[in-house]
Amino acid sequence: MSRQPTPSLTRQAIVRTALAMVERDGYAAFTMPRLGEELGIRTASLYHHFRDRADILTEIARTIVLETDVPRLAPSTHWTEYFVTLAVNFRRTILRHRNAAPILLQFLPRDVLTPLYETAAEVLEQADELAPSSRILVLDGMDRIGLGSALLEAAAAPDAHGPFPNASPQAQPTLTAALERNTLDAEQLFVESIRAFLAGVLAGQQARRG
Amino acid sequence: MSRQPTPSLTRQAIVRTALAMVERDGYAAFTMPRLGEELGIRTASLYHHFRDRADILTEIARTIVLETDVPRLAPSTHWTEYFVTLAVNFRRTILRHRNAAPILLQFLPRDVLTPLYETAAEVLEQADELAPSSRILVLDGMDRIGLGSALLEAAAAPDAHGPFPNASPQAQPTLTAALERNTLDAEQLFVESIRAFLAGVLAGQQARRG
DNA sequence: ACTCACAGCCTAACACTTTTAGGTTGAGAT
DNA sequence: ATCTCAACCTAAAAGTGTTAGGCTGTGAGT
Repeated sequence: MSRQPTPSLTRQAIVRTALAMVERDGYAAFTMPRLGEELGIRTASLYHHFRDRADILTEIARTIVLETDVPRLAPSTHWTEYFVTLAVNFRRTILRHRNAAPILLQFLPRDVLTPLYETAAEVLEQADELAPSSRILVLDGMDRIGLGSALLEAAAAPDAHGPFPNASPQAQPTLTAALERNTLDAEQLFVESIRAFLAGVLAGQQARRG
Repeated sequence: MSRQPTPSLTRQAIVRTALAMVERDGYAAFTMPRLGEELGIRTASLYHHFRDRADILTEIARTIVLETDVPRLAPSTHWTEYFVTLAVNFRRTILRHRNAAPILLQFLPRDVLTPLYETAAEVLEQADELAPSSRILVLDGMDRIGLGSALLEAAAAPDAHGPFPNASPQAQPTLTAALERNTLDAEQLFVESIRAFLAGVLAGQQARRG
């Protein structure tokens, strides 16, 4: 009928609802008519707040990523643990919004994370343990491993709590045997792979530093 | 009008055309009418070959992944280089089909890769350098890092040939400085991060082995 | 107090999507 | 000579994103 006294339908509120829809019903169920319905609004009215559908999806992606809290580096902790914590926080955030994984891959503007990596670069500089020529290797690796592998994990079946859930003892005996020897859950595997990566970079670098 | 003498329109042929469309015009441009047009067929006829749109996309994903060639392990090479080569091959395959990255994330059936990881598990077993309890750490890590980070890279802007292309010297001085010290290109960074990961796992493991 | 711009919704319509139901045709087996 | 059925077809339903343009009441400016 009329205009709300206070603009109850801010961009942020719409994005929140949209994100809730995606989480509840999956990415495919997110459509403009449904979003309008959920908000008690006609479909076309959404275009007053957003340029197009992609605009909403971009905002969803940004919202999710910015939800991650960036750890403060306690003076006593080693810098590698800073990166481990950061990566774990990212992983948890992404897994909290499993169904939005495709949105992140397609619509996340890369510059959202640039300030974060500036901070990370500063951490590396202050720690002064790593040759400057290897810093990008760490930063780029953390980006790809942290984000990329979390996205892949999120896109997998939600009920699979371990890796390789469809390995069959008949067809994949060696893999199955390996799985039986494994004691780590998904998050622990993630953490250990980050640690291994960082340790590996450090080891390769110390040789060249002397 | 009529049926083709030889069934020129096999599932495989349709998928090939579909994949070519995605590569040429992007994922968003892939629609059933356009695919039909490209094949000289009516839209509805596609449903004779595929259950639905997702069925085609799944087949596209499978086709891409299976295009990757799995290296044979030469007796002289260290097992870690087997994994490096495997990961690089995956990365190249995915980057060759950049526009299909979202399809891979959403539609790739996880069990396509299970036989591959059985082979990888056998390589690990035969090398016998790694504690059995760490094998899943390597296999799972290779999966997530290799696939996940390649996907993330593919989804990024195609013209950015280095990492962090939008770091500005004013806003991100430390990151920019790090970028200037870096000498590796995208693929070299990828390779080095894989090597670092594997070296890190091995180092952490040798301590426990004695 | 009166105007006036315009934020925030609306209806209507367009072009396009995926998908289902059911019809035609001709190749190859019985 | 007939029958089956793969491989196409037409037609239509139901839903999608998006644009154009119309109301209406709030709040700022005179």
